[in-house]
Amino acid sequence: MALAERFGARIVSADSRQIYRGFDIGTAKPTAGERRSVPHYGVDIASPTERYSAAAWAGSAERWLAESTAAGATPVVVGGTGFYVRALTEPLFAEPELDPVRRRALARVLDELTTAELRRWCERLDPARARLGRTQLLRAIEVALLTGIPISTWHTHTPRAPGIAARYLVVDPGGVLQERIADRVHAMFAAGWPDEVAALAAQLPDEAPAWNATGYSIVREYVRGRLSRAAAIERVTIHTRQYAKRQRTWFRHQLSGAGVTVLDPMANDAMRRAAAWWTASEHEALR
RNA sequence: GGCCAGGUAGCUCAGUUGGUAGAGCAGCGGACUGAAAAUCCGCGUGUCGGCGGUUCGAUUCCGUCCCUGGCCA
Repeated sequence: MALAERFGARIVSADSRQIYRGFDIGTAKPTAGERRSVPHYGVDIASPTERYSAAAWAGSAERWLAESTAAGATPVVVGGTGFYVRALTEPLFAEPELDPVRRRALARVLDELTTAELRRWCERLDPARARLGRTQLLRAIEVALLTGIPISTWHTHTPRAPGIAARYLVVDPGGVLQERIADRVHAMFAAGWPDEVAALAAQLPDEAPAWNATGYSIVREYVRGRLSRAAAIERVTIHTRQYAKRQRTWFRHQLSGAGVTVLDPMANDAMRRAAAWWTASEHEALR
């Protein structure tokens, strides 16, 4: 934020939860003030009941980047969701049109199956993907059935479109992250997170996609009286740590190695080093 | 002080009719091409409370001590 303000940049939020309107406190959304001093793209762009996607995000992000550049402001992609960022720098394969009607009909059938059953299906349709999680299994089965070609074949036979060149700054405070997470969860509760959740729960179905933002369903349990405040805080903290751990693993392995700079925000010269990184990578920056 | 129930993995517990033990959670590692703050996969040596005794062999049986909870004084 400080850097963006200093250099007159704009922020493109690559965050799969900050897209949802109304989910503010628990997703640590930038405040109205912050958004006034630095323009943000990608925040509050979807209804909580909408299923969003990396591809949809990447498509929009390209427009935001162009718009920002046209306005003479360096765009910085900031975020959370590594998969989204990568969909921009190393685009997803070009999917052929899928008939929405058949797609919905298939989804209805597949949703009824257990993960083990989906895995058995995938074993036959696209064995290379059968070891992955439920979400990936659904996707693999859908593509195999609707296009007649397994998704792993699509991947190897359709080269990725050229993406946007980027330099990454990975900010990782190391060991103190644990305490910082605990502090942040307490602060969110103190800031009225439960009230926000109570209001959302009153108007949204429990299955709305936005609910799977870390902690939201736990706070919903608390608001409904099924969990003590202390237990809710503890569980949210644990979930957040687990998420952070997954994120680290993802960045460690999934980001193409070139151009990744790791920064410890707790170091005294962190600001200076971040600024140095910034000037060095001006006009193609990413985080 | 007496009686009862417990003391087993970081936590909550299971189990061994005596052959040195295993689940869930946590933790750690990993996967990830249109749901990704999601979805999955892998990883379990711990004086089985301490000390003695019986036994070829004790975490398991016996004695004793310590600790925790409950009830009674």
